[in-house]
Amino acid sequence: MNTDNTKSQMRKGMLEYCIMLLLRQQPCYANDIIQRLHEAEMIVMEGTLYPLLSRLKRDGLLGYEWRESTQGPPRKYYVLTDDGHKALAQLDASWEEIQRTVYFLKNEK
Amino acid sequence: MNTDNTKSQMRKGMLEYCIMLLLRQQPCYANDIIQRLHEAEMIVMEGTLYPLLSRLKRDGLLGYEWRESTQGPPRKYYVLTDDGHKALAQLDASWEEIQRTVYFLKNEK
DNA sequence: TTGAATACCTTGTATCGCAAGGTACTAACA
DNA sequence: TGTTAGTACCTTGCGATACAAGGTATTCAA
Repeated sequence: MNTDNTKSQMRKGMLEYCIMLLLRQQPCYANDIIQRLHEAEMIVMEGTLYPLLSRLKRDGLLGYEWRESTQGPPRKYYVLTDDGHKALAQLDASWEEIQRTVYFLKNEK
Repeated sequence: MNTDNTKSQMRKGMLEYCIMLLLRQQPCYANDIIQRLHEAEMIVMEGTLYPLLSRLKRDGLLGYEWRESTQGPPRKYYVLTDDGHKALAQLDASWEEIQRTVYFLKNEK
């Protein structure tokens, strides 16, 4: 029974959405994101996160700024761009739709 | 803005779950599944569905039986096995968890 | 100057959805 | 009997992406 596999599949597609939800609240750098998603019970690896952030940046949905750290090297804080906010609004709608779909499939006669 | 890509990514992981939800209601063959998921606004292609059904069958979550059709060749009706029901119960829990995660990320201060 | 901690990034592998194409069975009709 | 249309099942090749592992760079303290 490979439920774990399916479960991770279910979460996979949500990653991008969840990261953008996080960034809507406030700018974050990579370790922030990993930690705060972990608090929300969404596990994400470094090797997943960095390419994903780069992709969103390349697509114009994210920007970033360097900020000094009190200890250690400077950090890349990512922020949602205007296009990012628009895209996120559409993803909110997609999320609602998926919820409706599952609700429908669970309760249909 | 590649929202469509992300949107389809979000739906991807849900496919397996949605198909098992459908089969919990009643046995279906491939075209049934495609059509009924379409009614629930979840699009799935043949080339996606057949390998997925084979995988679930191989993992012991689904079984099937051949049924004659009034017109055309016989159909392979898939049904949930006992293990399938157990796995689906766990996926129900995963789904609840994902909903909580998104709710948390949307409303966190 | 060396080591530890932190932060960013890349490479290789496996999985999976999808488009396109292929095979097989049935029925209707010339 | 052949042929065509419709239905159903399945496979192949490709692209996208999560993840594990490994690599580079900066900072600070001993």
